[in-house]
Amino acid sequence: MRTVTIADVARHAGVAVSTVSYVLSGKRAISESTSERVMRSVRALGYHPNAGARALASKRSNVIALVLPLRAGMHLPVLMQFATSVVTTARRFDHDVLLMTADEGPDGLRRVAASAMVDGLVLMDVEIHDPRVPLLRDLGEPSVLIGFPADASGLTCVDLNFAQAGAICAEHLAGLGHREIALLGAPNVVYKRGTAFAERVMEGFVAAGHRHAAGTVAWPCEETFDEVCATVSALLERHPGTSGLVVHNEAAVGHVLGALRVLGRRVPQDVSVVAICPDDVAERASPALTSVLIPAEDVGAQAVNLLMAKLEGESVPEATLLNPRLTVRRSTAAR
Amino acid sequence: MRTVTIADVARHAGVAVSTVSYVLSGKRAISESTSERVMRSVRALGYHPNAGARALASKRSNVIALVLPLRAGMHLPVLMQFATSVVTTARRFDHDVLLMTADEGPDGLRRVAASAMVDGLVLMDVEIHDPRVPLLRDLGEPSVLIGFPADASGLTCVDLNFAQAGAICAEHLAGLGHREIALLGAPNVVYKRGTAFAERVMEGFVAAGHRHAAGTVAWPCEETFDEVCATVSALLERHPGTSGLVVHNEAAVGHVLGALRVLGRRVPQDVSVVAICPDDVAERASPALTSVLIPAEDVGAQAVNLLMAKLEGESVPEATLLNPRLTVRRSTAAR
DNA sequence: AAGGGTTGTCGAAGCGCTTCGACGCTGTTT
DNA sequence: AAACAGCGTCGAAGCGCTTCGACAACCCTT
Repeated sequence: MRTVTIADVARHAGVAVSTVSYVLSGKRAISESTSERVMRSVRALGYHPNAGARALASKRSNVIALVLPLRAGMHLPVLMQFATSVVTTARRFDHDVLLMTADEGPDGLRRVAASAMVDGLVLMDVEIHDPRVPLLRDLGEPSVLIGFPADASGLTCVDLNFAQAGAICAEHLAGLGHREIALLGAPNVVYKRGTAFAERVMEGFVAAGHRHAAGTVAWPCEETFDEVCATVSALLERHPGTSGLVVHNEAAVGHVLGALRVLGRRVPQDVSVVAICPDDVAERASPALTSVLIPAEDVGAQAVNLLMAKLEGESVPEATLLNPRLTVRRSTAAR
Repeated sequence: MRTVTIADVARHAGVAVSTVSYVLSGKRAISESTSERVMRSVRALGYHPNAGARALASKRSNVIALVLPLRAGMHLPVLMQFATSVVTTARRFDHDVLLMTADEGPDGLRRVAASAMVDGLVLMDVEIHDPRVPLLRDLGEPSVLIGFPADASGLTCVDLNFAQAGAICAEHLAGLGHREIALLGAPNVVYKRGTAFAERVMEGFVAAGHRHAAGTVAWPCEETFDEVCATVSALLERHPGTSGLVVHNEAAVGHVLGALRVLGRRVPQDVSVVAICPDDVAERASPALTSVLIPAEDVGAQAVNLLMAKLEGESVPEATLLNPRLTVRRSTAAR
């Protein structure tokens, strides 16, 4: 069963090859009747254009690259959500997605760009001093970053508005009457690495606390149960008036509840808890946690939308921030 | 800056286009001196073959498809590990990876196959009655499945040896002298869905228990803290002699430890616990859990190895089972 | 009735690569 | 000395598609 080519379709429909091409691309006006005859032949023969030939002739591959971060051991479940939403959205624009890891280094990006495999790039989980960024600049390939590097000028970046995520948590707790609130963040190493989002959450949290006249503290938090226990009890000892707790650490959130249980603090009667985490984690906890969601799907979809706009030659904003959403559950209560 | 073509390289090196091609592919003998001159030109000009043209002429795209399951809400962190190991291994064979979700349905697979975008397929997380399998059969595209469908004949499948994972846990506990052991598995819905691996773990666990004269029970286990608590306490009530517990549920593993703490059972003095989960989850728990690892990297890599062998026309085994590995930590002790 | 737009279709020229057959060498065999 | 076999290289023919210019055929204007 030989593969069906555009010539087969043309012959079957009794038209020229170019006519078939124009019917399919819509780049020239074709009469209703011809167009329909061609489409019938396309379906009858089960024709699918050869991607290589198309790319060669049109200089467009209809493929975008999705570049994962180099950092190993990053198995954030959200990454998978990003990825699937990127794929789904790209398909909506009739594009496919080439998956790359950054551990090929600059050469990898150079390779896919130079070989015309892809029309553009989406880089996930960009860090403040991301080595991929300078490369990207002189590659001149259309691209969108998820995350913000230190110098974002001339680039197109999308991200969750992390500062607002921190702020929303503080405001929710302050609104319930809590006057001393605390944030438990990522492990120390994350701040050291310069992962922007972690710091932004803290800043937003602290700023919003000040605005609402609530006392704030923000501590990093390791991820083993024992360390979480120690951190929580030290925190409550140092700041005994703390009645609101924000946890921005997906791995630790379960442990925090365990620690409070061990320390004899009831949630939400003694301490209200807000988590910044996926909904399923929040719902599995006991009590179910009031939480701020990271809208991974939206971020991925928006990144692709922007990239497609760039491919069409439209100009797009340099920065796009997506707003987080707070869901109230059973772990927060008025003081 | 026009893109560099093979003709540019040929001119620069003073040879014919075909000679450059043969140097690069190694498909005909080329003298050492010519070969070196060509390679120098390739580097000097920064030449990268145009992927589309190459695919068109050679009928090989050097791209494989990685197909994710349709099932949404599948947030197994291991999936990302699979994916990255597939990409890394594919690159080792000079192939790239096209990421697809199965929610395009059969047409999606048909499309990439018919358009010659990919040379072969890797399907992740295949279920017992996976709708993608019959399609795959008549597509006739080289493929490898991760997971086992009910009828695997004529296919190539790779997976973790889940039965052995269950067995290893039972043997470890029996070896420590535990005579009544229990398995807490996935939520009920998973067994209903016919996800093979969950059942296999149970079977392996039960069989090994029998072999070692230990009493076994296996219960499904939901994932919220409250339900885990209820399940664990019901289990211990119904089988008071239980001194060994295997948890095959990544989301619940933390809650199980919390539940035991609440119920006043010490780990490992009163109950030994083994988890089937990634190492980082096991290490974060308190006490650190003896665990059986799902070697996601190996599975992905092996899948690609097999696919590449098939693309070379070699014949490969229909079934490949990878062995799990038990790591002893602080949560298991002799009875 | 002649000119001038539109509209719909066609033919052919590539796009950059691989691969096949051809051919001039040099070296070996008769 | 003729015949032959490799070896190393070249030229040219595609691969299946897009796109450009050409050109009938038609409908309006003058």
